[in-house]
Amino acid sequence: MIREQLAAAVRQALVDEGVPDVEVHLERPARLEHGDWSTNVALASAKRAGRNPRELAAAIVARLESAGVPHLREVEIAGPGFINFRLAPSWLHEVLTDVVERGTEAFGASEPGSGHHICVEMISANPTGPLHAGHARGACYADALANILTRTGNRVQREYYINDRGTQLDVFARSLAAVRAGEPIPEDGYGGEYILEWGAEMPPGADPLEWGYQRALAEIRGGLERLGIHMDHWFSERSMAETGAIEQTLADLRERGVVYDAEGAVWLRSTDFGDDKDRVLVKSDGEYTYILPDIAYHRDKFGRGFDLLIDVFGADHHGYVTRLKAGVAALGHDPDELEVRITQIVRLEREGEEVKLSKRTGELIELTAMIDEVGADATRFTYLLQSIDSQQTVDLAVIAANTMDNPVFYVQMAHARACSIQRKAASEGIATRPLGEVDLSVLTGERELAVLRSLSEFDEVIAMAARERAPHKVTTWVRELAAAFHGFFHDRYVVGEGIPPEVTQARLWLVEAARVGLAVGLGVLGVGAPEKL
RNA sequence: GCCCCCGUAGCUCAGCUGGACAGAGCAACGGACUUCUAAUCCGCAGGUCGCAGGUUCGAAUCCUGCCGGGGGCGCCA
Repeated sequence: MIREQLAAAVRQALVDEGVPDVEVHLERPARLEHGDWSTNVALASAKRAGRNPRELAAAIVARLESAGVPHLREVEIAGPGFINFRLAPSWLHEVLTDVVERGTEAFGASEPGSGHHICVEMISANPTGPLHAGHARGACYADALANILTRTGNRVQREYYINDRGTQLDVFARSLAAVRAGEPIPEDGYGGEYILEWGAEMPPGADPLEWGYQRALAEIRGGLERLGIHMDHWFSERSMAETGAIEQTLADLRERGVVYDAEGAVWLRSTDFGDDKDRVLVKSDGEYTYILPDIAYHRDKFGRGFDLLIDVFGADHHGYVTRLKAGVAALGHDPDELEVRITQIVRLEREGEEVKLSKRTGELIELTAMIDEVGADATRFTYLLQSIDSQQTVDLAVIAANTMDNPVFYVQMAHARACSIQRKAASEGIATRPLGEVDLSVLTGERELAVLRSLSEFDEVIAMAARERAPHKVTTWVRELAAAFHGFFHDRYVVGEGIPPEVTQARLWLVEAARVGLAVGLGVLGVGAPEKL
């Protein structure tokens, strides 16, 4: 709010200076001594105004000083022509009130339904084995992204696409059947130890494909359950074969003239849509390739009314993006309605030693094993520490530890401490007076203001996290908030001897605001906010 | 050969649509506990932002090339 008020005042000042229609950006200076807010408009519009930046800035400042902007204490010109605003602490007291009034439900939230209707597809690993730690990165990312998009006003559905037919599943079934029959696993089969376990587990007479795929799916669901990730929809590829959706999609593509027959196969003219070669939709043996059902699936999603599809894939599927987008475009959709986010690979270590591929699966360590070792909260928080664009190295020993170098612990600790203060106040019989009756102006210490300043950033942070599909920005923020709160906790007692009652009251509300911020930050990331540790 | 991601402090990483002397955590060193969780806090130290050009009043940020690391280029998924 203060941001808009300042921007409006600057805009008006520019108009009065005869420089209309300028976009005014207000930024938070990197350094506190540059003020609470700053703008570079004078630099940015100097050329257009035909004036020198500092001179233009001076003119703006002169007008602002008489404009009566709330909370504004001082305006200065700095460097080549930045305008810096210094505000009275009262602007942060207003932030406190705002945070408390919005509470955990609404803090950082935009108007519900103001955005898109989005389908976030995540993981979609073949039901041929357990999820591993790499899948988990994508799952944690996608789930947090879905939370962020929901909070910023979108309607979001989480979906898992199950490849419950096709070559991979056949191979899987043959591997299970071989184990059951006491025969060696086929050359091209699945070789992990879980195949031996599952093969032995399979009841006699069971259809290895049906049984195996249900077994794998149960494993996958169980893993996600433990991470606290819930799908709104498990979409079965097979269901499309049953409803004829795949045939319809092919017919649709034929009608659009983007399909041709050659060499006994049916091809999609994907080169018309940016692909580097055309792709086979139906093989010469009459079977579909994976891409046709995938196009049909995306067609189905559009048919269900989503106006934006976000697919989260692992790095090993990046080569697939162009042809999938081509498929969507071939259906007549704007390719921008399908957005694919790629998560880069994860490398696991234990005390600096690389964790070798799991014997059980022949791939990365399993998700459930990781949760057993470090817990669900640490798994989720760790995966959300950094951008998905870069490879990640995770040391399991570090994130399993309840120590300072474990960031999830640090943030949860801040939340637990906030709760502990509230418990303390309650046990001392201190009644919290209504916020409106409490004098917040006693909150002037830098420790207190730092917490509020951090809280004041959240609306921008979550908006940017949503826009850039970057949940890690929320992680960075909540770590900073936690740091500010630990500092406050250490230096400013809320309850105790020698603390005036009015200060206790104001600080109790500060604690509540911080608690809301920490709970919302952690909640959006899918990480628990415990009241005690 | 072509495509994608990355290359910032000893280590792991932030750095917003380009902006003011490049930030955090860990590790190292030095401090701080009679009161709400010291599982914390404070201080000090540490960087040619891979390299070379370009655009700009201004580049870690945008563009080009090169070097290095990772991933991908099937009538597999």
